[in-house]
Amino acid sequence: MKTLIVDDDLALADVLSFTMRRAGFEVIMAHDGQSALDRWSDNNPDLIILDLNLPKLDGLKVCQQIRAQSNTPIIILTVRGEEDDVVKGLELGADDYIVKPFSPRQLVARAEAVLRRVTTSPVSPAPIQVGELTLDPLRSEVHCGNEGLVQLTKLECKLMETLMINRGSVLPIETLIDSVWGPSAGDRVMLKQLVYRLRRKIEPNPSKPKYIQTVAGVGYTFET
Amino acid sequence: MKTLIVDDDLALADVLSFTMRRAGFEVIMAHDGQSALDRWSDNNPDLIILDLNLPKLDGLKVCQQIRAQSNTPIIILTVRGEEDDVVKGLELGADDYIVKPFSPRQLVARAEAVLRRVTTSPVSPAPIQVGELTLDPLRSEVHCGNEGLVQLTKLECKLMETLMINRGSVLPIETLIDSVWGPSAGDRVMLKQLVYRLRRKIEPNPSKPKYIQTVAGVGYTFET
DNA sequence: CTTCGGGGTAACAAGTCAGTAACAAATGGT
DNA sequence: ACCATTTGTTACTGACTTGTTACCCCGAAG
Repeated sequence: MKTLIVDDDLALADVLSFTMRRAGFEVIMAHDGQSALDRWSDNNPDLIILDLNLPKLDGLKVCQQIRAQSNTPIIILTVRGEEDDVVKGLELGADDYIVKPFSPRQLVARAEAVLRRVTTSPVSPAPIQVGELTLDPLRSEVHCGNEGLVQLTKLECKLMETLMINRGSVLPIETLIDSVWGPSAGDRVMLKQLVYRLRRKIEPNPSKPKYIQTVAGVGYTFET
Repeated sequence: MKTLIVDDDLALADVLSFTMRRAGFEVIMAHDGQSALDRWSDNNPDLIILDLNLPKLDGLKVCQQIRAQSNTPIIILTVRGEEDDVVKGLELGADDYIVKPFSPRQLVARAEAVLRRVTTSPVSPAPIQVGELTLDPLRSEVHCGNEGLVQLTKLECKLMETLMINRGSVLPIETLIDSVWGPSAGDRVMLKQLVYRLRRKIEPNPSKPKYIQTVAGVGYTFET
């Protein structure tokens, strides 16, 4: 169910909630900006409609606070002539705005357009964190906690991912080869190369291996 | 010229059309709901006034059909006590309703209000703002905050929109191709081209990419 | 002490891919 | 039907990634 919070100080609140209910939204009324904030955290809605002319709390502030805590889409209502506020609202992270007076179907259309946008945004694979190292598989980047990020190549990233996921346990050479190149491809020498190159990137000091440990004759392991 | 279709089964049809003509509308008479539909497609009017008590065809059905084919604004006429129908009409996408008997001045005012709504605010896509860039998908324009606006082509605009909506996350090549050309069309080379052309328009300085970041081997991301 | 094997290092070659550009085809407005 | 713009195609370049080969070092076994 698509949930929606509106502000009932708005003169058009009943028309609005009626329209949106008809369009399949669950509408939660809030009595002022602050309570919109409260209700937001209580109900975790899919969409928030904010009136910029909130009596008790500046609508822009509410917008900012909501955006600071989540990326719930926000539609701003405004009266004509407040173009400055609209710009500010969009800068603060609002997703759309509607100028009063608005037509019901326009409101519905916009609400659904906004929802379409946010729901179609792809889910990114979660970064893997071990110790002070964080691997972002999508960007092939390693963030080194205290400082600096390193760009990895695709293969380096794949190897790193495998090692980090199975941290602590020793991964045989063959296993690693398979996980990087797939079965029936790659060989020991290439893996050696890859480990070497990866180490140079994430272990500035070559003398004592900080993360990737060699287990002679068997394989490698990732230690925190 | 503002064009308007009314239904002449309406008892007040002549008063109505007289009033509206005086207010500067061109009035097209229709003999019943069906012919209102026909005339609508013939004349592509700016506004339609529908009587719910159409004799031959249910006014609500007409409303629904019209709305299914366009978003031409609709005003519903109703007699007092038909609140249910009004509700249904609004549900079906009507923009306003007027209770009979109505005063001519009120009718004109409402008609113009409705027109103002639909003409003064963009209907579907809202501007998207990220950082100092604002994309107007309707006009395919990018405003660059401090200075200047750039005209984009359709494809450039689509790409820009996708990137801005998903700002911060890495969009794989395939995803971008789908979002611009749809599935089973387009290829990497064309996307490369498109990115190249878009960059030349929004990033005057080619040396350091300001917005569109390349993630080698994966895709692109829009950074603020 | 020498030999042998495996890992680490390095240099180099081959391959891949993004950026760039020029040009051709398609589209759209007059 | 013509012109301008947009879109699709092909090709080249340079940077970076990946694969290949060789050599060094060190410890263990003969």
